[in-house]
Amino acid sequence: MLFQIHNYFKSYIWEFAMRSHYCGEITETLADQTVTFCGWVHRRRDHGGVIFLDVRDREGLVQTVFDPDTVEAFNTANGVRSEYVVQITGLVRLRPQGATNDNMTTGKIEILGKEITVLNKAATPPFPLDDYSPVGEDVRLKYRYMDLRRDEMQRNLRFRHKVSTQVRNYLDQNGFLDLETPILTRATPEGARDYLVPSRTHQGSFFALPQSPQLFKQLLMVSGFDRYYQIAKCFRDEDLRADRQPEFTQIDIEASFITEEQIMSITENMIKEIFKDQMNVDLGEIPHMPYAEAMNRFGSDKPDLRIDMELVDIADLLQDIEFKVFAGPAKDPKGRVAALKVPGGAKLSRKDIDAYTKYVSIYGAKGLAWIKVNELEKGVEGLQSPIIKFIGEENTLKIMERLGVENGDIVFFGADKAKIVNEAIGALRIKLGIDLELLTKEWAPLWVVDFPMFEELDGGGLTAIHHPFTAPACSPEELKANPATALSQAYDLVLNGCELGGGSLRIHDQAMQKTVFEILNISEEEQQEKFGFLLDALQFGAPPHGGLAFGLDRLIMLMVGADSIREVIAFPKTQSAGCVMTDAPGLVTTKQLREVGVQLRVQEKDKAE
RNA sequence: GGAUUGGUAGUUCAGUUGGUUAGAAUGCCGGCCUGUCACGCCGGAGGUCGCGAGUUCGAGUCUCGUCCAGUCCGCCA
Repeated sequence: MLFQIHNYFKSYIWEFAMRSHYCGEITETLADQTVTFCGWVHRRRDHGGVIFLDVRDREGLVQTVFDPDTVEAFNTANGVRSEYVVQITGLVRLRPQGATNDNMTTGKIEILGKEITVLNKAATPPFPLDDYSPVGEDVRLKYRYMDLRRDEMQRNLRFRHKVSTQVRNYLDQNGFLDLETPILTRATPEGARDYLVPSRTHQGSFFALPQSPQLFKQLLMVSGFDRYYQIAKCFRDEDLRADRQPEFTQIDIEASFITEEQIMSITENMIKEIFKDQMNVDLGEIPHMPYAEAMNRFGSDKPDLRIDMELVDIADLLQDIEFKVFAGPAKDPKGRVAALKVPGGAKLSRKDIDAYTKYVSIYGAKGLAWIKVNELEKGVEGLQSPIIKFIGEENTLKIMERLGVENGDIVFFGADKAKIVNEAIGALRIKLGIDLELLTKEWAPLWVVDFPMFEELDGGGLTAIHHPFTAPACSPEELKANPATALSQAYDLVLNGCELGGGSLRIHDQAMQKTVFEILNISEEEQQEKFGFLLDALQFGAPPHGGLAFGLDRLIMLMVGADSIREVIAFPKTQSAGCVMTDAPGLVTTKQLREVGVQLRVQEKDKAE
């Protein structure tokens, strides 16, 4: 009866099933019953006169015993090896006293094997599937289907399923419709490089895979669906990181007739319910922090609030000193001089400090000045530093007072362009927080709000911080008058220093949209060419609307404590955006290329060299 | 595009100053074993030291190039 099939995982047995139970659900409540189960041979222990097989399926592990009395089954069990696929029928019985295994949910019982059928043999696994052996990631990825059999991966992907199911239920209950949008589309105005697909029927033209469903979800608002969501694949052809894959999954959300506070409240509640139900974690009220404050206090637009340290401005104390390394940035309107007090950091060795100096140089910092606080009560005498003589004793003591240092602290200094100081000292703050175990809590979520509309390009022009459809928090006239300082109605949800999601209210008004394009210096031709359809749509009664998107992979990664999203994606790509299992991307035939009107340059290059 | 770490048995790793036949653990194969549960004991097989040049009497080891994988910077609203 098909309508009952959703119950199959709760031991619902239907007539033609190959098993009566999953391995992992056979417990003492089934004692003295005959069961049939299927699975993989996890381990075989042969004691000559008795053979133990641990059989594994999705739900867990169960021990089966084969006795020489049951000759046929015993002989078959004698021949099976790791990862053979077997079907076993046997009697559930309580284990003898002293032979129970508390580490197994099925550890109080065992199966006395009566019949065993080898459903499939297996070659020797390329790597052990237990929890004890570390295996290189490239080997795991090459045999990913084996890797996914491992308990850890089974748990990660099941957890992912639980979360995405709760997302669907939550959004459904709140009136959001699951609507699909195209994968074959055209290049969207986001900043990333597009994945391209040549068109056979329009030779010379290309589809682009969506970097996100951004424009389509806005159009669905124009269409009056009011509330939309989608768990959507997104594609960006940029270099990878531990938390970045070329294809990734977003929980994409958009709603009409809604305020910034409302959309944040609805989605915040969703995240909180997920943490509560899946992990029994109460995230509490999620604080809001303006972008400017985040940059000032933490040097980052996605601060990790598990760490209590903050950047403290000291430029005002150092403007008039001789020492140009500090005085220069202190007087530069685009410069910044910041100090970071590290509790207990005085124990750092010269070698440690050198390593941190090298670390901040990655971010463009030219050096890393420091002061160790040994005995504060002795004044400057109690401080240890190569730079006190340059900034002066009086200034040093003022800085120490401002920072509220205590004995045993170390203070690091950054002085440069504000961008470099923020990135370098911001990154140092996190590294020190982790290295010195200064995390004060396990979960630290926050909303970062009041983002600027634009940021300055190196060349001098302006570019959108989110995307060009983000609504500003002011009128078109005000925006035009002060574009560099205008704020947007955009918001990011940050968890433990990781950007989980972000969104904005969108522009639904033509005059405003025109102003933004003008400021961004996007010509009318370019507007029409790239997203004329959206501008058209805005003419036909676009409702006020806005939304946001969460990175599902990152959310799961944080929740399961993985350090890469590859651990929560069934078939991820390697750092060079390839797949070592399928060998994708692969070559195609000349015929296929001709059909889509594409001629390769690489072959010519190969010949020339 | 750049910085950096790694690539040696199926797997995880060791390999000294460049020097005899490249080792260990585990897995695999064979044998023994009736209460193990990462079973145990005995024996055996298993290597393109990523690939290609070079230096050298001699290279796993040194040099250069290259490929692959990881982390990061740039990049990714």
